[in-house]
Amino acid sequence: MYILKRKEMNARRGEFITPHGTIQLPGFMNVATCGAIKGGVSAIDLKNIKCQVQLCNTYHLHLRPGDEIVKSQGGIRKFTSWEGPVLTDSGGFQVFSLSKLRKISEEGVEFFSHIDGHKIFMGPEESMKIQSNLGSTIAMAFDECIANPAEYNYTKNSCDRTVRWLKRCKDTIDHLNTLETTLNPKQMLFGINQGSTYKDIRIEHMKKIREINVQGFAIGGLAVGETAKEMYDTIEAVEPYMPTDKPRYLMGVGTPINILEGVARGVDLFDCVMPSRNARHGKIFTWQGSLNILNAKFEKDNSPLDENCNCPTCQYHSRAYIRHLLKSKEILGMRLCVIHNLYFYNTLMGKIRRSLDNGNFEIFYNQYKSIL
RNA sequence: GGGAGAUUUCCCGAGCGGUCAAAGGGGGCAGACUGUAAAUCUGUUGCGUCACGCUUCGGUGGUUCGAAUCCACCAUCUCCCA
Repeated sequence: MYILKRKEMNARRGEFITPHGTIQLPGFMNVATCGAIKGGVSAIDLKNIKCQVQLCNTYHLHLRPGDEIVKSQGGIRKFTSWEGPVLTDSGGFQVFSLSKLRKISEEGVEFFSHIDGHKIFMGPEESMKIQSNLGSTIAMAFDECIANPAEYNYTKNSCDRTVRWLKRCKDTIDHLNTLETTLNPKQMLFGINQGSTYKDIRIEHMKKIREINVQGFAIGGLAVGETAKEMYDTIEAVEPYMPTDKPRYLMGVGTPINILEGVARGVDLFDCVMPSRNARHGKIFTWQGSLNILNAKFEKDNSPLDENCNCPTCQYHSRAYIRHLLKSKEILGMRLCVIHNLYFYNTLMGKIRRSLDNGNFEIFYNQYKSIL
């Protein structure tokens, strides 16, 4: 259940109550594709980085270890020892990112395993079944994430199919939730809006999917090569057609500034690989802007990654040490950077929430949009 | 004491007369990364007044229009025979 507590500009301060805990919104979901945040971060660390929600992937966990295995271990939450809410992505993005080897039909998508090359078929029913086995808090609809740029007619047809797929997802999850063997009878479903950067298609699609009774809506298919302005314009175009009493999730986005701009346009939830991937590659987010800790100028720098950060990494370790670890390919280097960057993202969301609580989001927005 | 082979740009290592400032790794320097096939990928790595010029392939001479590449001697290292 979504509760809107405050609103300023278009930004929404809300709460999303789930059977696995309440998510404070706006919020960021920490990406743990294969059931672990890459870089050696386990559930032991999640509280320390202020994680609210973990995001795991249907496709990856289906391939390995297998969703039946995860189910046998009590579901993805017990399996990973993370007690909070988990959102599972449907595999729709993998159809897009593994696009070299795929065949899309009304039924679903045929593509090839990136692990051993075997043929896989996934459609709405398959994705829902897997997500049900994973027992996540929120399941995402199986969609087609359309590549950018996309032809108008292709986009339109794809979106029409995505509406039909959402209906099938809804029917399937409703059925699965009634089964006695289900891990999570209250598993929720989010629909996904597509339409590339065509505003009319986006709006039409949104109008159709909002007719289906799901618990939240996502904007997908953005940050796939279009400019930031196109992305913001697209969000602004669809946002008025999104239900106000349900959370809005901008999938796969983004940079700190993307997130701030998203919040300002009425988005509640985000997820992105960027804080963890960039951390592994030495790109560190700080309240003074980003830096590359691998740069020679940090060789003898004994200050923390960010003077103004309270994360575990910044409490204990210096830039010089972390640079050395990363250079030496020590796992600890990546782990410390990932912890810092995720703490930064989760703290950014906390600051945004506090500014909304205090009624000074606009001030916060204007202050931070130049430094993030 | 005699014989064989080696010595290449920061390191390893290719090159065996011109197309060589010299392949490929590594290391260094810098950049990218947006629902993670990503501990990955890209650029760069002799010097300068940088679409041109200069100085490099153990050292010194030599052969040649032209040498990292051929010859002589020297230095250092490795192996084999005494």
